[in-house]
This record gives sequence, C-alpha cells and structure tokens, in this order.
Amino acid sequence: MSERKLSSTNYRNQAYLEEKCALNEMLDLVSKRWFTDVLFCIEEGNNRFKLIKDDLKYISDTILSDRLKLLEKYGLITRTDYDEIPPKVEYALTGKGEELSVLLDQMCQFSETIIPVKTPSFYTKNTTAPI
Amino acid sequence: MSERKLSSTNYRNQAYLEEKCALNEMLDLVSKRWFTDVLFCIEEGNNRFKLIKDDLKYISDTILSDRLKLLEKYGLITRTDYDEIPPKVEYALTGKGEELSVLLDQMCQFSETIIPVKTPSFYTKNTTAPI
DNA sequence: CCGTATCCTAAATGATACTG
DNA sequence: CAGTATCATTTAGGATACGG
Repeated sequence: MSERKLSSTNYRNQAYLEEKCALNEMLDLVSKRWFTDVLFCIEEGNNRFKLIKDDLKYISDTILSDRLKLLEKYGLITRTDYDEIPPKVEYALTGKGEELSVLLDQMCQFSETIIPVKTPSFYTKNTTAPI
Repeated sequence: MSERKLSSTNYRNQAYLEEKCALNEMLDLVSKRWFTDVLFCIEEGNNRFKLIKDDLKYISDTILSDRLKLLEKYGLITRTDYDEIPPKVEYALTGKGEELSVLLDQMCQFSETIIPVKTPSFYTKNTTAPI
C-alpha cells in the first residue's frame, strides 16, 4: 500500500505510540478496514481468495490482498500455495488467529453495550443478514 | 474534526461495516491515535486537560479535545465543569471506561505475543520509560 | 485553563487495467 | 484464479493562531 514519510510528526507520533505499548500497533492493525471481517470470513470456512471476496461483497482486490498479507505476516493465518495453473491458494486460521477471534468476540459483546443501534441504510437494505 | 462525504465508496463501505457489526465501530473508535492513551492516562489519575496534555507529551490540543469528546460521547468518561474563571474541568472514568480498560489490558497481553519487539528510535531515546 | 477555527499534510482506501 | 501496478479520492492527524 502507501509508503510512510519518516520525517512527519504524524509518523513520529505513530512510531512513539507503537514503541510505548504493543497495544497501539495491535489496534492499528485490527482496526484496518475489512481486517476482522476477513479473519472471521476465513474462520467460517471461506478459504480461497475468491470465496472471501464474494462473501465480503464490497471489498476490493487491492485491500483483500493487503489484509491477507498482514494476517499472514502477524501469524494469524497460513497461506498454502498449491503451485497449480490456474492458481490455487488456500488460507486457514492459526492458533493465534483463533485466539484473536475469541478476544474480538469479547470486544464485540462489550461494543454492543456502548454503541447505539443503527437503522439500516439504503446500502444494506437489500442484503441478507450479515454475521 | 473532518467532515465525511456521503457519496463516496469509502464512506459507504465504512457505514456498511459498522451496521454489519458493532465491533467495527468500536475498533474504529479505540484505534484512533491517542485514544487508549488518554483513557489510561485518566485512569492513572490525570484528571485535567493540562495534566493529560503534559503526560502525553506530543499530543496536540485539537486531538486531545476530540478524544475527550469521543470518550464522553460513548460514556467512557465523565466531564465535570466547575464553571470557574479560570476554567476548571475534571475528567474521570466511568464503569464502562473501567470495563474497556480491562479488555484492552487483555488485548495488550495478546499483542505482545504477536508483535515483534522494537528498538527505540531517536524520538523516544531520551524519554523516561512510558507505561 | 480549556479549549475552538482554519488550514495544510500525509496516510488509508478504492477504481481501473492488466498478468502468469 | 489470484493477484499486482498505477493512479485518484477521501479522511485522519497536526500546526498555528486565537477566544472566553
């Protein structure tokens, strides 16, 4: 994705906070758009790029590709390339990935106690119930 | 802070994800830069604007002000204005705020198992140990 | 002391076209 | 199928100046 400019206050503050506590880097990671959705999607058995892409409907190739790389980088999923033509690649959660999923579930329970209920918008009106 | 453009895919995707699961809005909130730091800072007893600002060193007025409003909006802190001149305002965690703090602590434990250790940069080299 | 208003920069997200 | 490269858009974060 995008590069970072080492001299900006923006960058320095982010680096400062990440060094201060690993939590900040963690939150920055899991809060990236579609990140937890991709994680849960794989957990539910969608183990191929196309399956995930179809299940998440509005995600772009670029973002899905990026999130899969991040999930793999932090050891939350495994990537198995079968080196076939046409390409076949499978994704699966690791133990750490399952651990994170549990934590996020707890977080989700809590979030429902502080986030007000939404009224569906035009964008979701005609979709079948998510999660 | 900044306004959102209702017609963008960017906006629609965010809205879609927030409606899909409260977790997404929650993560978006707590991952805002300095958000958890302000929360922990107040928990540690820094109950005034200036105390928080000094403790967090590099945070700007604008951001601190915004984060305090968000924390109050979601019922995580209380804001007590003494209506004095010069102004005196005190902040304190609510029960929900304490709950979140516990969840974040768990999250922090986990994050240390998947995030590699950092070497301090020039920016933090001369500061005393944070958190 | 406790902020707000304005403006600017940088990073995240997304559209489109393309490839082995 | 499973992506990558390039480019454009949108949003978050921050600097500065100022106000009750």
